[in-house]
Amino acid sequence: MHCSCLAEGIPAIASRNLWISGLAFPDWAYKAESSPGSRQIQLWHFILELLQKEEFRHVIAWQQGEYGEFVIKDPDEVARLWGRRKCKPQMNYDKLSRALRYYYNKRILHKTKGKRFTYKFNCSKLIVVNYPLWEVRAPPSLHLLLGAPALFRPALVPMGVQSELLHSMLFSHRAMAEQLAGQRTPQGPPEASGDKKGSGSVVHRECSGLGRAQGILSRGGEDPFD
DNA sequence: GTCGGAATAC
DNA sequence: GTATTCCGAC
Repeated sequence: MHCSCLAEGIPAIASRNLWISGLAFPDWAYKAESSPGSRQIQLWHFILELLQKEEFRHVIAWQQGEYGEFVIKDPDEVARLWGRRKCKPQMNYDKLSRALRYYYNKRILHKTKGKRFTYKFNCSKLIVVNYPLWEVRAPPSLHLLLGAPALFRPALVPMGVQSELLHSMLFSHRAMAEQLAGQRTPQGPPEASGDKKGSGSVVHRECSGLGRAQGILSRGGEDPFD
């Protein structure tokens, strides 16, 4: 049986395809059958989730001026929230940080040395993790994608899934693009997508060369975005 | 505070 | 595989 902790903390986020502060976090990211390598929410998903919600800004927030970098302002609270989500009441920052350190080798995260409780997401790795099907068919650039998503319609991906994958991918980029854009809170659902081109250009500036990055990552080489 | 090994759980 | 738990080392 599932435990009931889920309802607390981050209500309903795993039950629907919600847009919070204009950023998507689709169902598939939480589902065993579609979330790669995991049966439930992964820590880095959870971190991103907190980062995109204003109500947790006093607990964890993007580091202004540093792309993809975030600061855990209240380690105990983040650990408590994570423990609640995973039904692990004994969770603490020491344990949580151990889990974060396992991301170093996976190149999902790395530590910002010299800054307490500060970590940095690896931009290109998130793309691969969030959008695994593109490993076989990488787009020329996110910029193009944002301008004309309909162009990318791999035959192997059903239409509905495709749109969700797109949203998911946009999520991780937009989350960080928001940071770049001065931590403004975007509004409106993605369908209204009036800001796609705007944030797309921001993303493109920081996160271009997607295909190249994926090629490098799939070979297990060095990451150009580190 | 941070790191990473080791054992363990799911 | 992805944590969780524990812990010694720095």
